[in-house]
Amino acid sequence: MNSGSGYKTKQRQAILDYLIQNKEKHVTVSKISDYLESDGNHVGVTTIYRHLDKLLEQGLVRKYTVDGTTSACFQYTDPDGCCSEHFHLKCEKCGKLYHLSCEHVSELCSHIYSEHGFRINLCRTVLYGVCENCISEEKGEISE
Amino acid sequence: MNSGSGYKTKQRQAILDYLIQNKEKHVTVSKISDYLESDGNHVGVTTIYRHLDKLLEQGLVRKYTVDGTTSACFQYTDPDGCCSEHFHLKCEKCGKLYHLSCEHVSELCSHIYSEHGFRINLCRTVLYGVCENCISEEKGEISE
DNA sequence: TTGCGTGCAAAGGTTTTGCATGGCA
DNA sequence: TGCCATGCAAAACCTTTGCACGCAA
Repeated sequence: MNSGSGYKTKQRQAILDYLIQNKEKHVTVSKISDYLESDGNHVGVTTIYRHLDKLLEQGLVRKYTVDGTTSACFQYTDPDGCCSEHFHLKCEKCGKLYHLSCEHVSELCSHIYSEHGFRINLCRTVLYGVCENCISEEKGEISE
Repeated sequence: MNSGSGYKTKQRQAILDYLIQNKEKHVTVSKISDYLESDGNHVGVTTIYRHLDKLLEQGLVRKYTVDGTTSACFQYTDPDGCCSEHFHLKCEKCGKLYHLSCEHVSELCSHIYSEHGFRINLCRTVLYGVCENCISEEKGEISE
């Protein structure tokens, strides 16, 4: 069934490579396009959109929107399926994505399901906030 | 300081009224515009965008994007600040927003802060999933 | 050779900006 | 009266669609 995922083309490979290289943060279509352009591999935006759609269906990328942006953000996610078992923490300052695997999470989920009747979709859910690094940086910026 | 929020105009009031009437769900700019039009109160979309921006700054509305839509969704949020103290559960099926106040939440937040160094922004964070009502409906649709 | 992949151009939406006019205080 | 608010038109974006050509299998 997976053999039907399509041809191996250099465009597809270039897009996937870039996503994997940047798997710790999200990227936009225009960033992908700009990077490939500067790297000497021109790929039309249409193609980028089409590949991202397919990767999304295959569960190989996650899609968000971030405050202050109108364009969608994409981020590579490992295909091992483990991302449906933990929370994702997205730093609002630096954009970095953290995968939070911890028993408190599954505990909370089962609590919410059994007590509040709500089945959480961990794949889609992102907790926003500020990460450790950016918290320390903040403390240095109070002089504003 | 709050006196600088601007004039009281009928456009502003109409937008706010509509948001409050629909506080249990999210609305888009075009929905607001269509409703006001049908209600005999024409308000230009520019004005709607500008008011939503202000309300967002004041923390009186929340802004999301929902899968499969290209337009932003807005939802009124009470100004009493309590929404920074609980999780928000958004049902992916019916779009309803639930406010989850429960000690497990604050427990998880302090755990994540102390153990993982991440400070969660509850105002901005939405847990996606499927609510009780929609789960029961799903069970009736398995015949597809 | 076959059929998917690609990329340009154009269309379709949403959101923002400029500018002249209107209306609250 | 002084400013902010409003709304139209146009611009700026992001994303999708149509279509002819290219290329992997």
